[in-house]
Amino acid sequence: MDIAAPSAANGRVLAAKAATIRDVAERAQVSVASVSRVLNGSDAITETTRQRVLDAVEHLRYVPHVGARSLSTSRTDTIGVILPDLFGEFFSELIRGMDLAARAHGKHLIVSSSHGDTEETLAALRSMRGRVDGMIVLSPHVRAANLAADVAGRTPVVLMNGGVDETGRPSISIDNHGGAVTAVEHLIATGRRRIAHIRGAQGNLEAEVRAEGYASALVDQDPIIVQGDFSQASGHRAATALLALTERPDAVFAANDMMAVGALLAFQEAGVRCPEDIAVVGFDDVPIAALMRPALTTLRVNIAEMGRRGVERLIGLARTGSGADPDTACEIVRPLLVARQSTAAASTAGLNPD
Amino acid sequence: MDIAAPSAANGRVLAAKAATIRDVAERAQVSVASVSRVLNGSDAITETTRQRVLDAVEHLRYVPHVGARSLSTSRTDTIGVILPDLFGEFFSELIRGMDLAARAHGKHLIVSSSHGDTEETLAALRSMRGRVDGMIVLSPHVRAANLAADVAGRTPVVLMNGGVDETGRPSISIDNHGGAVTAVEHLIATGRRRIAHIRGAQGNLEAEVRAEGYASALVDQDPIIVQGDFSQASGHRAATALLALTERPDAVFAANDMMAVGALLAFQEAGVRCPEDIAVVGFDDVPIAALMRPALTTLRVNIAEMGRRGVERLIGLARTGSGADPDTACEIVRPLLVARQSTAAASTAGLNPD
DNA sequence: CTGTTAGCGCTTTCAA
DNA sequence: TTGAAAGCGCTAACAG
Repeated sequence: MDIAAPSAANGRVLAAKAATIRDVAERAQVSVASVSRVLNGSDAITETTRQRVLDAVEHLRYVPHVGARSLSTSRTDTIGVILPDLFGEFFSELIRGMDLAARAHGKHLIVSSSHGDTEETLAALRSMRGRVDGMIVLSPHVRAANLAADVAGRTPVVLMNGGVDETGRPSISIDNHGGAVTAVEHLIATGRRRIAHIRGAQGNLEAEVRAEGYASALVDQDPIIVQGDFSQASGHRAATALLALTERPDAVFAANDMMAVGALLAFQEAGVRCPEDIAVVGFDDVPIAALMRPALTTLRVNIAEMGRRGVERLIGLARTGSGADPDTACEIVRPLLVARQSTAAASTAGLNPD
Repeated sequence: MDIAAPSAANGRVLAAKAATIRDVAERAQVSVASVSRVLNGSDAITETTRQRVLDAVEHLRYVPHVGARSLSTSRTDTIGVILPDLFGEFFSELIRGMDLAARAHGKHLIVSSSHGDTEETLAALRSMRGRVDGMIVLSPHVRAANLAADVAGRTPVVLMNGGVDETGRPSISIDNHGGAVTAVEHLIATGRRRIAHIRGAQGNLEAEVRAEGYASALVDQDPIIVQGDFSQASGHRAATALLALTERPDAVFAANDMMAVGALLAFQEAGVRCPEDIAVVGFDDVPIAALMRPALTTLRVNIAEMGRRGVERLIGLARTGSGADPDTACEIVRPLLVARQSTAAASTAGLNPD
């Protein structure tokens, strides 16, 4: 069988329009089905055919049309990630982990960041519907997280909202309560007796849970809580307020590292020594934590790992058709205490013997 | 005209399969063409029709199939972003800026991060081909950047490789040379006379250009260059090496902030005072820079703005069919000197009078 | 092992 | 203003 009709398209590799699977089939003298098979590594194909196809692909610089493929397979091989307005290290680590996992499964990541409020988050979610096989939604706002799962419709969703999940939806979250308890227990173990807490933003789920954890771990003392908003500046203000108390605390647990840093600087400026006069613990273990002087004791969360898990989880959901095993609905990541100078024991040297 | 055949599909909103444009048309008693028109805000449509369609969409929770749309329009409304292994703040700021711009144009962002070498970068690029209308490629490797543009084929590409573009390809880059010159001039202006440079990773374009800038700005002195790799640890090592010199420098320009931080810590440990004995300048203005004691003088780049410009640029290219205006092929972003304590003048107090 | 062919869901002329 | 119908490029079921 000769070439039926060596269409004019042949040889016009440099033409304006992209080659299609049909062009490849024609050039390789095989059917489009065979081309498809080779490209999808399916079944058994003669080595000869395979080579012919690959050569043609090469020559024509053929790139499959993803839309068309998605149309026939009803998959997009894409995962959507919806993020709130995240700061530096957290953001990049998270994406790094997610990207790693996604790539390992041949998936792509489509991200939408900087969503402040619930409305924005939902809008982003809506605009992603249909482009992705599943989504990972990070939202510190209680309401948003659950609404998100609704808006998503049939698209599987994994929540990473930092709170324990009451609705039984698939989610991954940090053990904020446990972390806070660990922080307070560490302070108590190192001899502190009057521990204050600088809490995170009002209405933020993680802030809430950390504050609860703090309060629940106290012994022989009432909670001393100052409002912050996770910013360094708010930590500075809060610390200043604490120094003004008639009975000064001898330790501070800040709901995140940036506020702890702010507090540290405030203490330095006020001539209050850390850790001698007052100990400080943060949360997150951002890079600055180790660089501060005194180096900051904090709770480390493996963010990249969390991102990786999120993706694995989602892919699992998508495969099993969204029917999550209720037992493992909410996966918890435990933070690790990293003890540094800022909580060195008040020691036996008679400091703050209280 | 009555309902021709109220197909069984009607009312089965909760069925397993997603609604198609046909379902909507049927329910709204109009043609699919009209539905399409309403959804794309095109032409003129009777208000009645429009409402009927919107109602149907609502009822059926209809979400257009992106793949199908892409198949007929041959657009994806998606921009690909290929990133090297970026650290914290830079990464998130960049994505923030890009996302903002993309959203403003109704585009989505698909990212692929953590690509160390050229091969990985190209692989990522290849896997994105066909899924995107254009790509933004960040790569510090000279070779990769240009290869990328080739591999991309007809897909428009904007390069952000940190080097001046010799090939006339559309690109956006930081004025690394100018920044380095600014740094050195600032040191000279504040009375330093023996300025050393801790350079960035071998083979990294930005490292190269900053080192050149440094050398070119020196007056009455030969270059003193120590190799680093952009990591804090390498900065520490380099600084230690500098202290071992018989003729110690009285200032150090590090190719990035992390190395400057490492150097600062090394000096502290060695009992060398900054800025009294030695001044330090970094590059990037990462958040830590302002938090160090002494706070680090550095060159600030508006990363988010750079990301935004990249996207705007790409969208422009895609519209005009990739024919870039050669005059504006390479857009330069100038860094801004932020003077802090680490370069406070050696003053008239007789310190390091040389 | 390979080819034929029927859709996948949407946009877009072309007519009416 | 609206509808009918022809693809867009690919996959997968079915025949051979």
